[in-house]
Amino acid sequence: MQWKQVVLPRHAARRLEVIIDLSDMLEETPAGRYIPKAYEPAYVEEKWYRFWLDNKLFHAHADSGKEPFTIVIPPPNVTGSLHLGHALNNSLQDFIIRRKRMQGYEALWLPGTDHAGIATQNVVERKLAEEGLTRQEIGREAFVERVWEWKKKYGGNIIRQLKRMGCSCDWDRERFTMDAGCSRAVREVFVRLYEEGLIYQGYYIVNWCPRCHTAISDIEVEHEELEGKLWYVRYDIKDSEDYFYVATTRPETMLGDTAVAVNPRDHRYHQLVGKTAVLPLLGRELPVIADDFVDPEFGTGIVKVTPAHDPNDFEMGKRHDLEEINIFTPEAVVNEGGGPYAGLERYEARNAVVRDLEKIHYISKVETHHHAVGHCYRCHTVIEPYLSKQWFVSMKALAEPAIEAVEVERTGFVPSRWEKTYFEWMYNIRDWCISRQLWWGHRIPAWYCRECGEVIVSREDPERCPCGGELKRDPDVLDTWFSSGLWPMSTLGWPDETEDLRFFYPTTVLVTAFDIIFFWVARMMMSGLHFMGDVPFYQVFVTALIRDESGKKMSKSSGNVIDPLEVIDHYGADALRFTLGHIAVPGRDVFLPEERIAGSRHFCNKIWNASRFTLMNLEGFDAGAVREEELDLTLADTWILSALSGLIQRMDQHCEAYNFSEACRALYEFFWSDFCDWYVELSKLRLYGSHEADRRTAQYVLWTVLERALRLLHPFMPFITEEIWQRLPHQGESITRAPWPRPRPELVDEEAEKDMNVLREIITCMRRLRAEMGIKPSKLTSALVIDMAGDRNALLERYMDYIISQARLSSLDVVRKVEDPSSYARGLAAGVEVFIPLDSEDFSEELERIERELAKLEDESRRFKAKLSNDQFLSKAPQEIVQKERRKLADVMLKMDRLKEQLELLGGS
RNA sequence: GGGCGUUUAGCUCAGCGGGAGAGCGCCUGCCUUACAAGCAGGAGGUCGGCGGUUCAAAUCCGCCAACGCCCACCA
Repeated sequence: MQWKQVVLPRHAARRLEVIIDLSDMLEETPAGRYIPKAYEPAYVEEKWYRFWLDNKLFHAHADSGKEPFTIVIPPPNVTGSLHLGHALNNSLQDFIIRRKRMQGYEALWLPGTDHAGIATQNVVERKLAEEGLTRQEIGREAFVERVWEWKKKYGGNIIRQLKRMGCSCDWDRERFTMDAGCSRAVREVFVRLYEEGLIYQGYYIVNWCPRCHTAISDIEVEHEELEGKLWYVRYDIKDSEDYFYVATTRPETMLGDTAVAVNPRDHRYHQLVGKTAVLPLLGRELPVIADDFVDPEFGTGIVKVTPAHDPNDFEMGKRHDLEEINIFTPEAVVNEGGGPYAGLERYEARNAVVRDLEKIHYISKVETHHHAVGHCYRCHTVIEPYLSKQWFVSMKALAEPAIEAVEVERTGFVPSRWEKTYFEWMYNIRDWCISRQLWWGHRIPAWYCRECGEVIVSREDPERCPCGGELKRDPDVLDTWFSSGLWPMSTLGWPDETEDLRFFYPTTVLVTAFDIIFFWVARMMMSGLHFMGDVPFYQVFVTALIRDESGKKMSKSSGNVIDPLEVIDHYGADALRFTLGHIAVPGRDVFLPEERIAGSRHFCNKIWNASRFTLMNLEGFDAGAVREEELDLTLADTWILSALSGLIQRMDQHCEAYNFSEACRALYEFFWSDFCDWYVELSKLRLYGSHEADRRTAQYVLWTVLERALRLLHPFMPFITEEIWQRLPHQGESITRAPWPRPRPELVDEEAEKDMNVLREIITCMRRLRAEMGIKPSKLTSALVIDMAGDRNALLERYMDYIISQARLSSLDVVRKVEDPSSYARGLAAGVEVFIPLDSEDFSEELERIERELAKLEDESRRFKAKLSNDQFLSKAPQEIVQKERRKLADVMLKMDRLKEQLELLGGS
C-alpha cells in the first residue's frame, strides 16, 4: 500500500491534514463510497488514458458506414519536445475530434512526426561532437544509421507528451515522414513531376547557409531589419581621367563584379553606357550597361553588378550575358576568385577591402543604412546568395488550381482573412528550391552517368546507364517540406488506392498556426489537387500563436517558454486544456498567464465537488426507472433544464464556428453560476425535504444536468469527465463514445427563466441589504416584501422557501403595506420592494448607501429622459426599443421614488 | 516599401450598432455538513485620440498615435 501526503494550500492545511490512501483513489469507486475532497489529476490521468487505448476507443474504421470526419496532425518534429504552441494546436484538434466522435462520426485523428531534415541532423551532429566526431569522419552511411538510432531512442518523446495532453489520436495509424510508405509517396511525386517537366535542375543563385552548408528555400530565410553601412566607392573609366561612384552595402562582393549598370532613362549617365570601367583593387575591366532594374534615385544611380552573389545582379547577368565569378567557398570564405583576398572570411574580407580602398582614397563617404538581411531560420547565420546547381519545382502551374480551389470555396480558411495571405503568396509564387546538401532526408532519386552524362530519374534504383556506363546517385536530399506537403495523401496510403484513402480523403479540417501557411498548407493544397484531383481538406482552421507578455513568439532561445508538461504536473492536463480553449479567441494571438491555469484548476475542482455532492445524494436512485413525464418538476428544475438546453444550442454554434473560447465561457458560466450557485443550493430543499417524490425528482434533475454537462465538458476536459462518468450510475461504458447532447427545444421555458431571474434578483437584493447592515450570516432575519409590479404575488407566495433559504430568513411576509417603514432597510428588485428590519438606531450607513444609489439613478434617469424626449428616436427607432427604454425609465423612477421616501423617513436630507 | 492585428477595470482579456462584462488581484463578512482551490456582498472604467455615418457608436467608416506581427530581390 502506498501513502501520500497531499499538499494543500496554506489555509486548508491549517485546518486538516489529509492523508489519502492512493490505492483507494485509483480503485473504481461506486456511488456513495469515499471520494476525495479535491480533484487530484495525477491519480486519474494515466489510468484513463491507458483505459482508452486498451479499449481502442480512438481507433477509426474505414468500413463502419458512418460519415467520416478526418484530421491529420501537423506532424511535430521528431526532435521536438512539446511547447505551448503544440499544446494549443493539439488541444484544439482534440476538442474537435472528440466532439465529432461523440456526435457519431467515424472520427479519425491521424498522428505522426516529421523527420525535420536540418533540425534532426543538427541534433545528431551535436551528439557526435560530444564524442569528438564529425559526420564527415564517420561517413554518410554510418551517420544516417546514427540518426535512425537516435530517432528510435528519442523520437517517441513528443508522442508521449501528446498522450499526456490527452490527445485522442488513432495511434494504430501513427506515421513518420520517412517511413516506407511516406518515402514511396515522395519518390512517386518526384518522378512524376520530373516526367511532367515540373521538376528541373539548374544553376541558379540560391539562399545558402554557410553554417548548415546547404541551400534553403526562399521562405526559410528570415529577414531582419539591421543597421548597415552604405559605402560610396570610386570606379574609374578606362583610358580617361573620368570616374564615378557606386554605392554598395557589401563592398567585398566587388571582387566578383563583372559590370556596372545605370538606368537607360537616366540622362545623367547616357554617355557612360558602353564605356568600360575599371574595378578598383583588382583592375578588372567592366562594361557599363543599361538596365531597367537600376533605380536612379538610390545612391548615385550607378550600381555595381555581381552576378554570382546577388539575385538581382544574377538576373541582370543573364540579360546581358555577363560572366559569373564566384568568390566564395561554401563556408563563405573568399576563394581564389577573390585574388589577394583569398582565404579571408566574408566579414574579414569586407574590412580588408574597405581598408584598402580607403588607403587609395577611393571611398568618398559612408552612410548608415537600414536594410533587411536574410538569416537561416534554423541557425540564424546570415544567408549568402550563392550560385549552385540545385533542383527546383516549377510552381506556377501547380499554384493555379490551388488558388482556384480557395476562390470557389472548395477549401475555406477560418478566420477568412488568412485567405488573403494565402492568395498573396500564391499569386507571387516563385520556383521552389527543393534540394538540400544534407544527409538526413529523402535522397533525390536521380543518377548521373559517368560515361555519357545522362540524368536518370527513376522509381526503382537503376543498375547502369542504358549506355552501359556506371551511375552515380545525386548526393542531395529533399527539403523536409517536400514530404510533409504530401502528408494528407501519403499517410492514408497514396499512391496506392487504399480503403483509408478512399474513405478519409479529403480530410475535413486542418488545424494549424499561420506561420506555416506557406511552408505547408499551400504545398499540401498544390500536391493534393495535382495528384488526388481534390483538395486535401475542406477547411483550414488557423489558430492563434502563443506569445509572451511582450508579444514575442515563445521560443527556447528567448527563454520565455512555459513548459506544458510542468503545467500538467502542477495543475493537471484538463486545467491546461480548458485554459487553452478559454483563451483561444479566433484570429488573435494570445498570451497565457499562469493565474488563468490556476483558475481552470479551480473549475476542475468545482466540477469535482458538484459531482461529489450529486453522487452523495444519489442513494437509491435508478435513472432507468424514472419516467420523465411523471416527475413533479419545480421552478428550479424547469429553469435549469431550460438553461441547459440553451447551453447545448450555444455550444453547437460556438464549436461549429471553432470558437472554443465562447464555448468554454458558456460552459463555465452555466456550470458554476447557474448549476452550482443556484440549482444545487435550491435542490437541497427537496433532497433534504420529507417527500420521497420530491427527492427522486431532485435526484433525477441533478443527475441529468450533471451527466449532460459532463458530456459537454468532455472534449475540453477528458480526464476528469471520464473519472466522474465512471462513478455515475448509468449503463454507458466510456464517455468518449457517449452521444453528444442534443438541444431539447421542448424543455426551453422562457417563463421559468424569467421567474427564476426575478427570484434571484430579490434574493441578491436581500443579501446585499443584510451585508450592508452587517447582519451576520449566522443570524436569521425576518423580511417583508411588497409586489410593486402587481403580478409577482403568486410567484412570491409559491417560492417563498427559495427566498427564505437563500437569503437566510427566519420568515417572509408578502404584504400590501408596511406599517413602520422607518425601522427597515429597503431595496427594490425586479418590481418587488424588500424590507429588512434594522436592528440598530444608527442609520448613517444606510443613509449613505441611499444617497449614493440616488446619485447614480439620477444620472440614469436623465439619460433615459433625454432619449425619450427626442422625436427622432421615437419615430425612427424600432418600437420595441422605445418600449424598453420607457420601461427602464419607469423602473428607475420607481426606485428613486422609494429611496427618497426612505430617506425622508430616516431623517436624511 | 506593402499588408495585417492590437489599444476596454490595477493585471490578463471577452464583447463588436440599442442599459459597460469575466477571471485574477483588491476591500468587507463568513470554517453555512459538495467545494476556504470555497460562499455571500462590494469598490474600481468619459471602452487610445480626433472627425464622420446613425434616432442611437466601445461596437460601422476615415484620419492620427502607440505597440506587435507578417510579407518584400533598391544595391
